[in-house]
Amino acid sequence: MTARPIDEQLNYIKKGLAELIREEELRERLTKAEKAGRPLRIKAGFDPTAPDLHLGHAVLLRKMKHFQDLGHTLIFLIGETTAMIGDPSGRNVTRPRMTHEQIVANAETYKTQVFKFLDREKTEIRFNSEWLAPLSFYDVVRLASHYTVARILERDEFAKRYKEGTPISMHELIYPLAQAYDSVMLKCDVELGGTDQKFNLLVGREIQKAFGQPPQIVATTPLLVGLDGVNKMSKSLGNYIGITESPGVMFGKVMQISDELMYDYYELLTDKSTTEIDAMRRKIAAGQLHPMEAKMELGHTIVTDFHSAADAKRAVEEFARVVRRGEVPSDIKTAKLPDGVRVANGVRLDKLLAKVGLAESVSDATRKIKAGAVEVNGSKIHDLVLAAAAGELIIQVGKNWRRVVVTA
RNA sequence: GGACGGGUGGCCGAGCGGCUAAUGGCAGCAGACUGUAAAUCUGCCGCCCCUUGCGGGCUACGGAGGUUCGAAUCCUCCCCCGUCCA
Repeated sequence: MTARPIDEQLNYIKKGLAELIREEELRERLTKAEKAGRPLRIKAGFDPTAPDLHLGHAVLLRKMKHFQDLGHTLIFLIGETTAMIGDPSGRNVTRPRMTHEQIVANAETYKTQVFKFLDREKTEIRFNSEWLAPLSFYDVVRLASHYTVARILERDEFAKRYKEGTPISMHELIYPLAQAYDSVMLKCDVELGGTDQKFNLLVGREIQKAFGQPPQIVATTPLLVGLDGVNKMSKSLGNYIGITESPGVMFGKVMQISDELMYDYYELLTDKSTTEIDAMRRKIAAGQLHPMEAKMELGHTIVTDFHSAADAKRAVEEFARVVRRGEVPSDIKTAKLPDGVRVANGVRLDKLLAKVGLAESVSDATRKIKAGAVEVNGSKIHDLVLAAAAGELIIQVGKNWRRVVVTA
């Protein structure tokens, strides 16, 4: 364990956290841990139903890494059983049950993504089915007896839904208890999560006390706002940057965020200090730095983190080529001319777009063509039939490009 | 168990016998403007067919039947959700 002074450790942990409950307890526990030479146990739970991580998760992962840097033990908890209980927010259809095999497979996917950040050796990977699955009904009832309805209903989500008359199923009420029980079984010193997890994390404290354990320290990370600049980043909202996305896509998406949002990203996703970020903000306000330049640097940093410096450099160059100079992208996808699009005097462009993935359907393709959104070999096309000799067609629809090879 | 209210397109939410593929908002897509930013403005926004015309067909308003020339709109039964009472 690094012998950094407690205050320094605390500051390192606090940086970029939304909330720390309670700081004094953490100080105390860090001190004790150091004396005993025992690393703290830090838990963060992940839902195995959606194995694609995005930058929103990265905020949490970075914080996990900070704890790891200080020599503590991370527990990467796969919420297998809790995922099966599900959190059917809204009135969505019950999600299909996942098999254990699927979940294990998703966990594998996680590992390849997560250990780009974290030290595999210092990370425990656990499934909560390990202790939740064998619980008897009696055990569950006993667990439930440790918490009251009034306290459960304190949770904003529940309170709101209850007031509005939106359905709340019994099992949703139990969900926080299950998560809390994980902390008991893992003897967690700290649990990390997004601010939306605050309630669940706090329940963990109460339940640990009920089981005679010292309550875990709760550390929450801010939610990263997604590309739309309004909602938290999430896959289902489609406003995300996936950590496995290609350098080009990743860079492009970073360039799309609003200038205002860029500062949040700097704060939560890079090692730039708050003072440096403030300085940058002032320079931009004073007109000494173009916001686009600052955003390109951000994109460069992020792509470097998830890919490599070389990839980042290429992404920046590609951006300059395609965007600034309006040239054809270099990584454009190539397709053969699909069947069924030839007509007597050429090619049915609407069908071609649909088959080649530039439009969702033939109807959609027709609309796009009529709307003037389609360019072939540099000129706008408004007709459904394209006179095409043998050769290449470079087709552009919005930001999507395709090269189609026409054989005679 | 009883009384009442409700289930509409990805979401929210109008419509309450034909003019409704279904007002409006959000999201989405494309165009203009730009820094491929945001904001703003414009158009599009179920699927398929005919090389396209203000063309044709199919599917859609919880489910199944029924009444009608014609239903998201009326009737019956069923399913689901909420509120109040017990």
